[in-house]
Amino acid sequence: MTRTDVLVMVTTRERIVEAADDLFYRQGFEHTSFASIAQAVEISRGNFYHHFKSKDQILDAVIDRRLDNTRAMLEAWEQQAASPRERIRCFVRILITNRAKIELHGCPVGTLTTELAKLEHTAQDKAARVFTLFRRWLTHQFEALGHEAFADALAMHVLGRSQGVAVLASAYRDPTFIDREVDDIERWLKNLRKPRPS
Amino acid sequence: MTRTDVLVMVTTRERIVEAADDLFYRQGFEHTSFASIAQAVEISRGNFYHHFKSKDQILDAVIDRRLDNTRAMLEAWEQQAASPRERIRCFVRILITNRAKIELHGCPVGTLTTELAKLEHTAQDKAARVFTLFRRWLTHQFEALGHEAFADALAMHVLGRSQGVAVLASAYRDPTFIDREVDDIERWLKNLRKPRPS
DNA sequence: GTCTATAATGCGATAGAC
DNA sequence: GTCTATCGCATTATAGAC
Repeated sequence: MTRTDVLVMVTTRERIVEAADDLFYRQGFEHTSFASIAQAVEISRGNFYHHFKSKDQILDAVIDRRLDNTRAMLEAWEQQAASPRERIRCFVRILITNRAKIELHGCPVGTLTTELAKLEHTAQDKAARVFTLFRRWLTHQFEALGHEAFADALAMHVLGRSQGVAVLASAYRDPTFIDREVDDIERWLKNLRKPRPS
Repeated sequence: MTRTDVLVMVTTRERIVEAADDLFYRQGFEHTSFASIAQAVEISRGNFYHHFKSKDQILDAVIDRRLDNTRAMLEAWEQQAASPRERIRCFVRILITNRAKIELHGCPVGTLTTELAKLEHTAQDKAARVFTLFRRWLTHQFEALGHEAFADALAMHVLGRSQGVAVLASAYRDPTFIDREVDDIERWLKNLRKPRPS
């Protein structure tokens, strides 16, 4: 296999994980059956079981995929945005970028961790690690803004507010609410003063 | 039946709805089977079907129960608290009062509407009406504070922040986070200045 | 109102042919 | 790697006796 081939090739396994990721987001983990994933990828159930022996295994692969995608997104923001403040704005504005999906299905991270908590699923902690990627990244940005002492608390604050917006946006399907709250968070961020050195 | 009897009597139907309410909260709607509800109430599945013909029917009854309980709670706050500000504080402090359950299972209202959205269940709008009870009540309080023009936006803001706290509290099981955010919301509420008349 | 027995369906998972 | 066929199980839901 040449190097070019690798770029084009998409394995059946990858197609399964991608379809499962999408279906878990739109329908929920438990509500999504093996049959529906197999149908989406247009393979048989038997073939499916060749790649994944259990539902927990594919959940594990989906979370790994989300961890990878999140890391890539955070790195891209690190490149694109010039200042820590601009980088935090990138995060907040996902609510605008993904508005349509969020109104229909909420936040992929929040809804999955919530569901796994109710199922008392062992993968709950792993799913929460996607949150932790955002949390640590935001913490770094707030540290760069000079808020070393409260950086993690500020990161959790921004993370929490985004989650709240996602929950209510999907409950009411109200786009104006997202705009208002994003504006409010951005105003809050702008008014965050660098603490004077002690 | 005398008046005293009514106070003591609890019908099987009520016991079923109460158990279902609790199980839907802790395990999720779809994950909760008729058998588990019947087991909690200690009746047979057959008896269960005598009271509720379908799973949708019991969900409907559970939401009605939550609507009633919410209305009663809001009325109680209306009596207990002296000022609109104090009343809004009552709402925010549910996060403290119900901390243990929220860390384990999130907010009952938010998690149910989120789940029903993924199932594309017709009861989703009805479940969101519990949110609307809080929303309208908070709107009234902000109006009483003199914020007639932005009362609904302020209500949605408080509602959204509470939801965000609930999601992250259950994802991380971190009680200090709840305390910090509740303090922050109370500080925000305290600093909300009554707009000067135009 | 409460029970047992049972139908009908869909699910996760396995075996084995090609 | 892909398929068909099938098992075992849990679930919703019904029928009918007491």
